[in-house]
Amino acid sequence: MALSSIDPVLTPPARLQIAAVLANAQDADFARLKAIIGASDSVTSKHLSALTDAGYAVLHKASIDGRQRTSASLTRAGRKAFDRHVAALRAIVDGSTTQAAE
Amino acid sequence: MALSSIDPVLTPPARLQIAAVLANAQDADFARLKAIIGASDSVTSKHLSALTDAGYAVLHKASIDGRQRTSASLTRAGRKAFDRHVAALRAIVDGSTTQAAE
DNA sequence: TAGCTACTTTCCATATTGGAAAGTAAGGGG
DNA sequence: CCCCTTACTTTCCAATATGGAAAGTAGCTA
Repeated sequence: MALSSIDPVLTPPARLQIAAVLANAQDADFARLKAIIGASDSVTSKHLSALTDAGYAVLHKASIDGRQRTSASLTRAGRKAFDRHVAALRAIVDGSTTQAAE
Repeated sequence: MALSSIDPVLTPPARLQIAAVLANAQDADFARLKAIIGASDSVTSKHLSALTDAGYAVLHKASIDGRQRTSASLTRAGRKAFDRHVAALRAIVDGSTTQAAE
């Protein structure tokens, strides 16, 4: 059943969005992700922790121009989880006539 | 931005699924929806209440064969909300801001 | 009137989310 | 060398949500 493939880790919109950005962009830094989800530093950090704790993302801390920069990217497991989750969402939604909303 | 179209009412998988079933099937009864989301009576009832409270669904209570039968269907607002929410999900997943201008 | 069916609401425990604020780490300035 | 700033991270706490059990309500039948 579709619900069985729904991933609780990716259910919160902010986390889905982070995963989607990483799935599409390969890599994104903290500030960018924070801006995208529109949350505070702490919340952004906690969402990233949730993803790394689930083994879905890894953080790269680098010193660029003498500044700390943390960027994130999906792990193979993360991409797989994202794909499965999206497939589950499509399974739920598909069949309905909502392919092209008007 | 995509997140702005994400509807909190439709974010929980169980509710998305109920909405999708109703969008697809026009009408579904309580027992069927309960089976689909795999929840208890109380939880099913509460999810339906959440949808009706949001003005997204209406319940039809009928006596069929002397038995109470409650079925649900989406309101126009519910269908619109569902379509918007699905479009928002697609926008997030696709990465590109492919939101239909309205 | 009792009993059954079909939900609905209440009660309660657990979990999640969010922000503020404090904490940590690394680098630059004085 | 110490302090300050930047860039997160973690802690603390309030608000909300979710889930099931159990009690409650309503319509029907016997």
